[in-house]
Amino acid sequence: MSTAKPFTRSACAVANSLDIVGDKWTLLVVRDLLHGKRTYGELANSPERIPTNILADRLRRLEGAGIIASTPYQERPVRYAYALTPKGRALGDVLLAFVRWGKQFIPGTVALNQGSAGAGSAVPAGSPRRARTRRGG
Amino acid sequence: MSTAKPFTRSACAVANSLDIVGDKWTLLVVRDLLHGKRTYGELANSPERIPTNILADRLRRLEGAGIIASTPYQERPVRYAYALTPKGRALGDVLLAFVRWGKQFIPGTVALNQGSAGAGSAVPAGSPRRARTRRGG
DNA sequence: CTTGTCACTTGCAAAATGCAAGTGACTAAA
DNA sequence: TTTAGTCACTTGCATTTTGCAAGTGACAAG
Repeated sequence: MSTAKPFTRSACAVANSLDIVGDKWTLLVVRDLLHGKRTYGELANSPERIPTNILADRLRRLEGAGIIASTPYQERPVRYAYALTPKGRALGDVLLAFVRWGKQFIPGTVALNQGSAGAGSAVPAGSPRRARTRRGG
Repeated sequence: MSTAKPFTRSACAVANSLDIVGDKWTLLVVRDLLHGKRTYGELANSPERIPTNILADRLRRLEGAGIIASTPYQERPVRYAYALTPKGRALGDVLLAFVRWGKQFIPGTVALNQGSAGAGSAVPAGSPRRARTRRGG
């Protein structure tokens, strides 16, 4: 006879999905990740100009929700690259539905497809590459 | 050479869609409308218990965005029934994508389908029916 | 006249947003 | 060594949005 509610608002799949991605920014970072962006800087430079504190917050929440995973792409200083998990990639269907709806009912809107970083570089343009230049080592 | 931006954040269909329905409540009222709810009271009684001030605000915005339309279902006092426009009904695809995603990745969630009002009544249960009982003529 | 219903509105405290500037760890150039 | 620059965040703080609770207006019914 459990009396504890397992859900915040209801058991509705829509309501619970919105508790995770229901705001103006979260799905935009998922969109960018889906389009190949990987670093904090790339995500911050999207045309919508997400405030950096919000971006940091969303990345934390998305990781907590198992939608993205971060792995270090360099050490000293350690920097993380963000990538979608299967759960995150599955949000592609939701994004697609939004794209279709938006294109059909909001005049002038378009689908911003394709990659993000200029070239196919694995790291921010011409940035600290760290060959084996170390100090204390 | 127009310099005025036509969009708040970008021309992205997703971003612009989120500017309209990107929050925790809006799509839930669309869901309810899609499921047959029509009056303020019915919408307010959904399991998520949307605060009434938020509900009033969302109905205003949705109407302003052309997603719903309100028509009086009774006079004295005038009361409005809300219904989805084609633009609003098209959001069904987005809702469906959310249902699928939620059911697949958020354990325990379900799709709350079907109607809302107890019976198929056109007006709130046993409420002021106004036959031709008028005062001022 | 009192009670009840429905659809909102109002007040206000708490939480979320957004902007700008600051910080930490380094690399690279002067 | 000092100075400048990059990347990834964090911090402060003012503004906006939420959310809860209670109040209001227009009635019908007893």
